Amino acid sequence: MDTALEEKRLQEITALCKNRGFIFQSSEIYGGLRSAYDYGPLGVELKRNIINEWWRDMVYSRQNVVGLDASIIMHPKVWEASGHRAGFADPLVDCLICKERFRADKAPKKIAGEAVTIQLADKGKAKEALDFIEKNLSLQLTRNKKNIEGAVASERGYVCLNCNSPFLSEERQFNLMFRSFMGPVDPMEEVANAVENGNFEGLKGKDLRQAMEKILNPSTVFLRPETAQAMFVQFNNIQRSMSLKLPFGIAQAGKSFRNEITTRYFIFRSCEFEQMEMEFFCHPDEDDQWLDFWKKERMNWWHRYANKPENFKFRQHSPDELAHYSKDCYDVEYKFPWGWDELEGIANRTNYDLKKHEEASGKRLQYRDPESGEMYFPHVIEPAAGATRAVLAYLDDALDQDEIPDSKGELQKRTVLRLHPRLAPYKVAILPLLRKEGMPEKASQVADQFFQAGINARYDEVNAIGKRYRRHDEIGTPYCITIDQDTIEDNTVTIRDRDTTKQERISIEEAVDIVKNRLAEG
RNA sequence: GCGGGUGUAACUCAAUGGUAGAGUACCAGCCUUCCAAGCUGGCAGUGUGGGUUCGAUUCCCAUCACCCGCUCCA
Repeated sequence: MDTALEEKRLQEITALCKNRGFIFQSSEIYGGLRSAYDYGPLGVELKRNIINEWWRDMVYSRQNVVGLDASIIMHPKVWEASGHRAGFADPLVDCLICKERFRADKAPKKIAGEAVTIQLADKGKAKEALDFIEKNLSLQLTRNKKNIEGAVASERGYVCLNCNSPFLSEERQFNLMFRSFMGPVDPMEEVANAVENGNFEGLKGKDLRQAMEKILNPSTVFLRPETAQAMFVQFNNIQRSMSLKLPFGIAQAGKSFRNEITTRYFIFRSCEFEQMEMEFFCHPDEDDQWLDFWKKERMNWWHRYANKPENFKFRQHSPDELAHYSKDCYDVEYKFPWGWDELEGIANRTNYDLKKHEEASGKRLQYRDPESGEMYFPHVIEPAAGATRAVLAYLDDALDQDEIPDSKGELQKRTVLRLHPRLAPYKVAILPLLRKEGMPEKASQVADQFFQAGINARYDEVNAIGKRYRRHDEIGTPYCITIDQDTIEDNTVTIRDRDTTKQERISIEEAVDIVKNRLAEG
């Protein structure tokens, strides 16, 4: 697929989401807020259905997995122990020559004084760079085609990872966690007082920052950047209260927050996102086999709701991209319009988290084997999936176009969202053929039957029947039930299948069971 | 956050330094007996804030949002 088509695909999905009430931009009337999205009447159903399916599979289908819904704001020490406070504050640097921004710890290392050749994209860029160096840095260097020679590495010990330049901006901290303040008094007031009293007099840079942090820290809290930590922190309470024996899992779905440097691709990467995470605690000798087990389970789950399972695959992390806590990790990737990208990470976190929290809290977070009496840190296998990413993946997987004949027999394009029935926002649409002769009343009664059966049905009488069929095709409603004159006479209705557009005449009594059975499939 | 691009109605697109139009969609009514029908009427817009100007949607500046590249990540 070429770039133009990929872009068009994502636009199609975004447009459908807005037009049909799935997903809107946050605060749209005020110009929108960066990378924040609201799930509309249909989107909330789709997202909830996905999370419910996950919960059903993880918690309701297994004897050894239990649920948790922890608070989003946790004790600040949780994030110190987990490494997020340090790890989420990456020092970033701008290259003064090529304008590249990069993480200081990822840049090529050089010894101070070592000669480096700056490599630009072309001769023109190299000439510009040479001018810039002469004017702004007062250095005379020489140009050789698109390279600039004669520069030396500075005492910082690294150079630009793009062009090799040693001419770099200061390192700047970007805290990737959302900071907030707990307590009735705004801590800015205390900062203002300190300034007024001259407490910061003479302080600069790092020292000034530290002095201000000291005032802010007592009331500082962070929004969780992942849901996982609560499962570790509550390990003891959950294990004891539920009398759990290894191996067992704790599952949680909920919101997490990260100040991403860049957000991109609609809801794919946003600062506020929803996760579905499970921490599976097992004996240290069994972690590899459980990782394998959960890989299989999770891929089965992704495939269950997919029209095109070939668009889901595993990618193993290479040793240098593994997170500091993780021994082995596989991503479930989906072939998004812009390419393969991550949906879920299935990681072997070893005993890193429990150990860290035991150290930091001074509370024992080990498991005592009831038979042998042995005390040990369980190892943890973590399948951590993005719920909001799942929404986007399944929308892309389901969005399709085909052709069906119109009333004149000519083929017309049809947009159809081939969502798995359990993911579909509405399971069935109840449509009076005409708005007269008692059809609306009869249709209302049929809709009530579905509501009583706990099935989300949609009564819809707006526009001509063909248009209503198309509308429900577009939002993924698997069935349309139409009430016509025969219904009034003999209590039969037509039921239309979204994917085939074929209709069948059935009795009203059968209708609920047909839909129910379809929902139970697969 | 850096670099590049874009910004007119819910959508697709017109026009203009001097009263912003159309199609689709949406709403109401009429008509309609199964796959985006018709008729009538209606709602609705220059992202935001400044500047230049008698007058700015148009020119300039800033800002915000989105898209592309880098980066980061579930």
